[in-house]
Amino acid sequence: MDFGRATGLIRDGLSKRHLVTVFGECSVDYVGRATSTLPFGKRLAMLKGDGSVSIHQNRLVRPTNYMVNTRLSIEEAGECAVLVAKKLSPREQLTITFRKILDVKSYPMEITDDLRLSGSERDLNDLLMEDLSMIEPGLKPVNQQEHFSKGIADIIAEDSAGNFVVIELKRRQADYASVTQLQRYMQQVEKLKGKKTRGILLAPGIRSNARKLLYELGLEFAKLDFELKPSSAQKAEIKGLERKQTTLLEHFGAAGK
Amino acid sequence: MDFGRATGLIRDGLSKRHLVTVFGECSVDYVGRATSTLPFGKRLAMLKGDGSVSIHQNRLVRPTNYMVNTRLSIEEAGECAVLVAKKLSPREQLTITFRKILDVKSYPMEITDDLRLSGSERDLNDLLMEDLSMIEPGLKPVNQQEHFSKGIADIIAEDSAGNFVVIELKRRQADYASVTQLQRYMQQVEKLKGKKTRGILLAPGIRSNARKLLYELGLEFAKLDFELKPSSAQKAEIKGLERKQTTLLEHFGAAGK
DNA sequence: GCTGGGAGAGGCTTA
DNA sequence: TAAGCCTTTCCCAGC
Repeated sequence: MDFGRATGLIRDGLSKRHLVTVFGECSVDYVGRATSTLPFGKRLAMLKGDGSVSIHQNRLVRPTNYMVNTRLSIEEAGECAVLVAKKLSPREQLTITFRKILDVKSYPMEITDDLRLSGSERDLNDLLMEDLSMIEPGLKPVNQQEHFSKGIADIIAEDSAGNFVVIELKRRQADYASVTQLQRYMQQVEKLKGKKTRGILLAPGIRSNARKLLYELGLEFAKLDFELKPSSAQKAEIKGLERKQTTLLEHFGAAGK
Repeated sequence: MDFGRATGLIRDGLSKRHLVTVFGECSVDYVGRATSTLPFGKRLAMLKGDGSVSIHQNRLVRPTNYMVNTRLSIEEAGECAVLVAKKLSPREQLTITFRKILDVKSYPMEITDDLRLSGSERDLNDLLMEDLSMIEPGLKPVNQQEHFSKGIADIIAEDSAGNFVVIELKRRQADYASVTQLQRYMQQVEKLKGKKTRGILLAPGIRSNARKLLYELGLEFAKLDFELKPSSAQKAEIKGLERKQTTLLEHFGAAGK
């Protein structure tokens, strides 16, 4: 495909805010948060109506190069056609140099987003708030997504003994970061309210090292067992909650140490 | 485009491990780590030679739906053509139901990975190891990327007073996770070696709350000023290092508190 | 397989 | 804009 025709098609597609794909032999240079060079090779460039650009190789979901929120331009330069994507703050530039353009497609599409996702942490959070007694009898909600200077606590509750309970919810296996996150909130709540405060990490699982750290810090873990309903039903469902090894003593006792 | 022709093209492209794009009106259902549905609409599906699938709308870099490492099949079913991507462990399924296929493209491409980046953390790490005195006079390397049960410490050094120094390097703004990560390593080294150990977080910047936490924990921060060379030069260059507020006292002193 | 952690993370929400 | 954080994070390296 000759460059004149190709660049014409691309410009037309961009002006209509279509999704434009360009297949060809190109090299790619990125300068911005890092710098990278890609030698000439066959790739598929995807230019979206909102200014997103991505360069795809025939492997992996993630593009080799990409940029959001760009201003796009294409020019013929000697033996090549050069597509430039620019952005300010932070200053970034992606330069795609085509020595051959093999195909250009311009797909008319709305610039919309209508995905309905179920089973996100937000869903689970809402479900839990409806009945905190799933976690522990007598647990009463105090607040949700409460902002502290050191972050945002998922759920704050009060247990039957009148202690505050900070609950950190994870939809997947909890790790070190989850534990330290909970600790930050727990300590801050304790300091702010001046009352004994517990911290419960609620997740489908926890990595063993993270669990050790958790217990060393005097925090608790509760296993969250939830089921993802098929897409027709809009919400996930919490099947049950299981409390395990609520204290450090029990933990190391059970481990036989 | 009639379904017979479309499915034929798709099957042919898949068998050749091309990068195949399918543009059409489709609905998408995902069941796996979450569940999601996408009502009928125009979208571009991208099927890669390694079994990666992604569904793109006309906005954002990230696809609305995706799956890696899938087995793909396409069948005509009544008024629709249904593309199914399956994967075991964890069990996931992506179902793309086309009621119209408007375009199919099959791009012959190698299944390779040829991106070369500069300015990665590893590069900076190597540069720093060449001359730790940039961080502090008299600092001598002990180890690099040392594995501990609690993670991997970027750099371990010894200062002129004979203390161990654990250095955590971040190529971008440091946050809470960076601070707690460093603390984990520092504590573990201290325990393992039984010697007073310092911890230095080395990054181009740090969020103010994270900095507060850092000083509360008795850790140090050093500003790393580095420059990313244009792609022709292969390596980044460290322009300089600036030590600021090395102690909690200085920090709060400077803050006027 | 699990674990730990980087990434040009992307992308969203709220202050 | 910055901070904080979730993500079907993706992806890789080590073990």
